Amino acid sequence: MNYKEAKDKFIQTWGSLGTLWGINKAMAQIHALLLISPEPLSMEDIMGELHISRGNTSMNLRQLIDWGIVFKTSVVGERKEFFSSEKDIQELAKQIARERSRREIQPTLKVLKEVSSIEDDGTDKTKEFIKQTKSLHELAETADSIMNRVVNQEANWITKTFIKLLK
Amino acid sequence: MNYKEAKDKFIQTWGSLGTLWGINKAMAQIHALLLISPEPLSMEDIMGELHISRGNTSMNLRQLIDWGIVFKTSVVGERKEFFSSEKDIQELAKQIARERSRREIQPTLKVLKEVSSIEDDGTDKTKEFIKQTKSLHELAETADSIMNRVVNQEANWITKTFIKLLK
DNA sequence: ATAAACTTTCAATAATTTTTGAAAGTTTAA
DNA sequence: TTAAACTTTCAAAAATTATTGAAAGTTTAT
Repeated sequence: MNYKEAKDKFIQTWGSLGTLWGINKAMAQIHALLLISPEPLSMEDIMGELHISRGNTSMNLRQLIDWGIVFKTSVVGERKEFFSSEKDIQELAKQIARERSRREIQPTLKVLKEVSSIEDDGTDKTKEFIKQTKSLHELAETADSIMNRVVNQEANWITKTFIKLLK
Repeated sequence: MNYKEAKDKFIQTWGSLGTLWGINKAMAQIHALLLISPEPLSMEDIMGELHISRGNTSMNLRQLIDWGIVFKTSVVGERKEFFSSEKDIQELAKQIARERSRREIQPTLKVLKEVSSIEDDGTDKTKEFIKQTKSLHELAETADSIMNRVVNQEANWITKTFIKLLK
């Protein structure tokens, strides 16, 4: 496999993987492209490489910037804007975890807490409801804690500890 | 908030959360419904509660069964089939982690390994490509290991250890 | 101030995904 | 074996989501 084949395969795979996780194809592909590019790319570059429209490129770049994993970069002597991705994969993972926690887990925890607090009227269905929603709340909280801890500080220490445990 | 409001809110929330993770709404809602139901439900029950068609119900139930988180259950004296969900939330999490690893992470690892093995021709772009895809491979492998370990055996021990660390 | 270079917005269109419902298939009881 | 009770399948329709491209907006150089 040569560079071009490998690159296309990687971009393609990253795109479908994104879809599977609720991220649209263009967004995932732009990200993939920036991730492996040693130089920042312009909008033209991205449009050309991925064969997508200007509007599509612009909107998805904005989302990637909102997620904090792509940055506008200026290149000396160039008027147009260039874009580059967070290159440190650990940092990338942190940022994604942070955002997913904030956008998805926190609101879910809120709802779970709320609905699991209804009054227990003694019926089976109410008991089951409270029990299950409380368990989910607990699970989500634990998962979130683990993720945040891994992500925020001792990433390396914890990773290494785990790898030792696992191997 | 009374039982019915809480139930509807929970089902609704679970449904949109599913969408956000690439799981369709009906599938997530059926699952939510079964999760909080103390009794197994028939197809009619599910159709009625969620206002969805027979075909939709049938197909999504099949998927949930494929994922190993919903089971066909027989009820004595009843001819039709009933369905119930895995009720143990820990077990549910395990099963979901197992399936996501098998269906998504493993194939991704395979591609990452493949593309990161191209020959280094010494150019910047090739070097960067190899470096980044290798890092992603490593990250995915670590994440998968952690998930599998947490999921397969010492779930409780690890959870408790972490919780101690975190609080 | 102007115009060239560039980016963003957004209504229209295309592509994809989900849902329906009726026909085909299966199982069970008698 | 038959027919009633039930489930699955799948082509068509509906709903949702992504994409385009051109007009509007912005920035920069002169």
